[in-house]
Amino acid sequence: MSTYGQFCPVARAMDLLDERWTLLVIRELLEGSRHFNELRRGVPRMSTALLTKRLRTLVAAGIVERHEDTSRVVYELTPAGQELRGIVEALGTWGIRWMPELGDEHLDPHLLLWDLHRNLDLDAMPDTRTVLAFHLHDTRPAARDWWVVASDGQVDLCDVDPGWEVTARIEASLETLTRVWVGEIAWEQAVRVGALRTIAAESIRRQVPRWLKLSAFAKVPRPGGGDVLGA
Amino acid sequence: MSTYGQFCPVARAMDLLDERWTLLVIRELLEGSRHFNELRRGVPRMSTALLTKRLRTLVAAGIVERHEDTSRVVYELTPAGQELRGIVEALGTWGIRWMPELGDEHLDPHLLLWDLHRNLDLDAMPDTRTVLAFHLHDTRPAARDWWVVASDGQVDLCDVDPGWEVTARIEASLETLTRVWVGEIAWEQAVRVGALRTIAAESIRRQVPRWLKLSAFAKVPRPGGGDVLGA
DNA sequence: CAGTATCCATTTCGATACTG
DNA sequence: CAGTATCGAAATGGATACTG
Repeated sequence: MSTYGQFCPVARAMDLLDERWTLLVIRELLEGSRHFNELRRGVPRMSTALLTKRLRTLVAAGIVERHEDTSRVVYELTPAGQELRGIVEALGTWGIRWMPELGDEHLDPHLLLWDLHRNLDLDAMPDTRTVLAFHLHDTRPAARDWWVVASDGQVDLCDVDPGWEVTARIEASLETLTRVWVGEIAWEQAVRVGALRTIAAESIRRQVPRWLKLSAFAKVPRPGGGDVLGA
Repeated sequence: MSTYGQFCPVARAMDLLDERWTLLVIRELLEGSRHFNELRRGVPRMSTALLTKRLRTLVAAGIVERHEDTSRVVYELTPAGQELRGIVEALGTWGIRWMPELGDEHLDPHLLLWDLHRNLDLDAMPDTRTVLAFHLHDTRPAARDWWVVASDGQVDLCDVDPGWEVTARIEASLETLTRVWVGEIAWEQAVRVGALRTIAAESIRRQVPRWLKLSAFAKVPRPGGGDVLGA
């Protein structure tokens, strides 16, 4: 890690934090990932070597602690690391307000489902096993169908059919589902224009949007002033 | 500017902001610098070519506006850029709390005086011309003596004696004055241990610490809990 | 004042394959 | 599961000199 050679605390912080990928790894840790291969799923474009390197740097800086729990390695944020939450949230809030709309280069089915599956509102869902099947019609075959299985307070993500009865099937393009996820368009609006479809028993169908919590940044007010979600 | 290929708003923001130097340029703009060579003084280790490049990127991203005001080029933050203030402040607050103490590699006399001179409390100072002479005894000759001249609501920084009568002379090591500036030690404490000296008429001498406003981050509470400034 | 232009050493990182 | 090892392409950016 190089240094800016400035005493300014902003520069001191950036000495550590502005390296590529660093704050995304921290974001994943804040989201609750604790194991190496769990972190990888949140930053799939990062090579394992680079992830290792960043984790080491963060451990050395006192942001992360590494434990060799019996049989599994665990990474955890220290108090210093926890205190980055406000910065990560502020960055996301700024990003959603001021960065241009999503382009194809930002779309990633695996990442989307990974995010979706860890943000289900279990309290709003039935206590019995619930299976949501997602079909992204415009995506390459291997990334087209996904199953999110909630049971016993646990949520699993599968890219092959786990075989359980499907509670609801959600069909959309990758772009549409991503835009809904980040709050660029409202679920109801996507349904209205035919870009998103839920196939399920009528009573279930109306519940589904409440089961998906959307991105933490989806409801950040946009600079235009108009509330997209209400439109 | 490369992209992380993620729809996550944190990643979107970092696509733009985690490039080296970018947030320091923004910090300078937030501090009020508006001209190219003014910006350079805040990021002296950055080459002109790189500063140009970053400014261009920021203009293209809608963070900065460039005007060719008659005879001078002016850079200004757009509303999107202004909204980064909270992030920069949070980074500085985090940095002062959690980064290790200052090392020699972070000390820079020019940068220190540049910061000092733009953070004088003019309201607390006499209305007449006031000249503060700084002597950093451990610094290379060319960076040892500085004069900060306040008159008519303007403050100028000189590295050669401007000739005016000196109101107060402040002597310290570069390290001491920097530590005082960022709040690692209190002015009074530095005086008590003989690391800092003010030479002026007695009535003036007690005023001087109130004329210098210190870094905006100097009074951030440190994680230890002990308030260094009160110690 | 506000940049351009050029060169090249260094760094970075992605891809790929392998390991206890 | 949690990494290591290696390699080479590409990008980065520092130094230096120059310009309208």
